[in-house]
Amino acid sequence: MTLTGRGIPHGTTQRTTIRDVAEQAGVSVATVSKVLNNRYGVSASTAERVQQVIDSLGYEASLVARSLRNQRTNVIGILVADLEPFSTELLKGASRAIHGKGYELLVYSAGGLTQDHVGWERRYLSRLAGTLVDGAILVTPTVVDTPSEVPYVAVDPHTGRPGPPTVDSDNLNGARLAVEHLISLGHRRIGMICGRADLESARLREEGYRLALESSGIDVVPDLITLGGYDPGLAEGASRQLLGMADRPTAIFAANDLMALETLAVANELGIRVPEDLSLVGFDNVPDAVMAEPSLTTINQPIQEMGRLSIEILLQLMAGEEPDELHVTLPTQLVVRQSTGPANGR
Amino acid sequence: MTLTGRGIPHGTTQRTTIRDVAEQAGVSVATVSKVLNNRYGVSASTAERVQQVIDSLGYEASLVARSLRNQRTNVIGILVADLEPFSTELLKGASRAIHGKGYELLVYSAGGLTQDHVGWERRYLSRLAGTLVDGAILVTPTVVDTPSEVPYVAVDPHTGRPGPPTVDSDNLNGARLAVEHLISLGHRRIGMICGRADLESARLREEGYRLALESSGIDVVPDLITLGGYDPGLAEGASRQLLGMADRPTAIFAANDLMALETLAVANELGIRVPEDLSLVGFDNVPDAVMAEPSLTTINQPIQEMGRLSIEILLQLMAGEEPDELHVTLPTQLVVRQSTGPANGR
DNA sequence: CTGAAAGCGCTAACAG
DNA sequence: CTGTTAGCGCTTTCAG
Repeated sequence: MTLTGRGIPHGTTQRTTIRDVAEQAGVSVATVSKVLNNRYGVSASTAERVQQVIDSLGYEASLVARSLRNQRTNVIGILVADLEPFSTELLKGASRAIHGKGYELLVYSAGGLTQDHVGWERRYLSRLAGTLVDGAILVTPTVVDTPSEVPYVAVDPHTGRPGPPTVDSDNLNGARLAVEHLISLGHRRIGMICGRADLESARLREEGYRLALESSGIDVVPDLITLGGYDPGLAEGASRQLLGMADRPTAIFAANDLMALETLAVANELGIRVPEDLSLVGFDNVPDAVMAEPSLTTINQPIQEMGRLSIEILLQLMAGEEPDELHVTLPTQLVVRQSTGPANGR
Repeated sequence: MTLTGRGIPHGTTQRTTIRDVAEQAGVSVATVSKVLNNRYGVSASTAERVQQVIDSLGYEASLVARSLRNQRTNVIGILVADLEPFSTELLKGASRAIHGKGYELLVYSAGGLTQDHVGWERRYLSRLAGTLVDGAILVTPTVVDTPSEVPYVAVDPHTGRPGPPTVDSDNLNGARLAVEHLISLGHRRIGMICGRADLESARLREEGYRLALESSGIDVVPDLITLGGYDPGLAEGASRQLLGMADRPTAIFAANDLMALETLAVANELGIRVPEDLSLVGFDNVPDAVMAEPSLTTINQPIQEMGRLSIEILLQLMAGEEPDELHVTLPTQLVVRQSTGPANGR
């Protein structure tokens, strides 16, 4: 098939390959390769001539072809289900940690089509591992028991030990703090919007909710516990369900900020004032939580730090060292903002 | 070289290839490939047997090998110099725009080592284009006149037309609004920390600063204009320089939020109160600006929308269509928060 | 010092 | 329906 077949858009040209360089320099591709990689065995004059052609053509070796040949690529992969506030915060931390280490970062996003396909991370990992990346960080993977061709670290995984090294935060205690905060404000009817059933973090946040209620002697009402899947779309339905109840809750704890913000939007739409009529607590403390109106009370998770740590552990793994810690859990804190207030006797 | 050579860390295994599958299923690699890609010409029974081996081995075709063979990869590349607030906000918008389009997103970060290497985006683009990605978005590229093997869109580029389609925001007017705001508060001695000299956005923001001053009849003082390169590290020096002056400015306009926040940190350290002793305006309105204490007055740029739009234009390009608009400039607005206040007669 | 040749993992013609 | 073969762009022995 020739290029003529496809519509060639806007300044698109044929790829320049090592062969083009070789021909134009009047040498073999092997020689060009040697120049490219600073290998010995090329005379200075030849090297210079080849280099000139390379420069004039603006040639750059294809990452793909090179990766296929070499076992090392100097690229670290970060596999995410989607580029949302949590994962992008993590990226910032990872990026800072990688500076000066001589690695490049390759973020691969499933483009949000992971809801149906459990195990995306395993498939993505095998797609990239061994050929494109030397190591990887899996963000919120649902399956991590797979052996892999490269070392990897799981952030906020489905389940902990045994398996690869993991980094997460204290979800149980965080959720507890959130709900205790609501209780201390006088709330008794507290709804919950849960996270993705396949993630350990979601399970722990729900457990924290239950524990907080129980230790205050408040009954856990099944109807007040809804499914949000960490997904704004699902959370919308869940919040409508909660807020549409005859005896609706005076407070809601959402398992992440995105869902809490969605709940806020629904409340606004229904004319329910936050925090006067409804108190709202999220989880994560993503930047968007602060930008909301009113700003969101939430549980802080040191997301960037989690990114930094993951890289650190991964680099140790890749160096063949045993990491200092295999499973790190970072602390969480309550951040009180404007979305929570006293229960006003409803 | 065999695998024995490298330290095999923590559960690392040899890569499973199509050959392994073929051997175990007792067929040729061609047949496996056909099954993999749902091609005709495989009997149902063979297909099933092969599929079973694929499943049991957890085999997934290498993206690299596949990309090398095929011209289409269904992957869109986003090339960024670094994963900082601006680029990650952009990613969120791009990610949302790509949902359901059948493409995957591949973000390639130079890992911050771009300061010295101008033209990183051109090199990265040729590394990936044609083999790994079908199209690309270049974020803050310094050179965009390169013809490429795939269509691409430049966000906040070095320079506009002619060249590839571009997406940016109204930098000139934004900067003007920022400085006019300061002037309206009574400030006359207004410092500026400029952006990266190789970016058009930085030039326009400086020009907006000058224009605002001039149209209010305020002299432009060269000493008050410093270089920050959009980089917190450089901005630290710049702000120290400004704040260390005997007759230091009563207000500073930083060409992006990151530098403004750095200036805030320096001011804190020097015991200069914001906004009482110093007013501060940034640019971008990244989430971090709201989280600062005091929260940062800044110029809003619709970053996520820029990401969305870039994807949209790119998809049109890739479909061989002429985009509706080749160069889009989105509006900017002043967002007044707590870091600016009246000049108190110094 | 240089180039021919093999092969990384995969797909697509083309024979059989 | 199945396998053999060539080749994507590159690196690396290994002869010359």
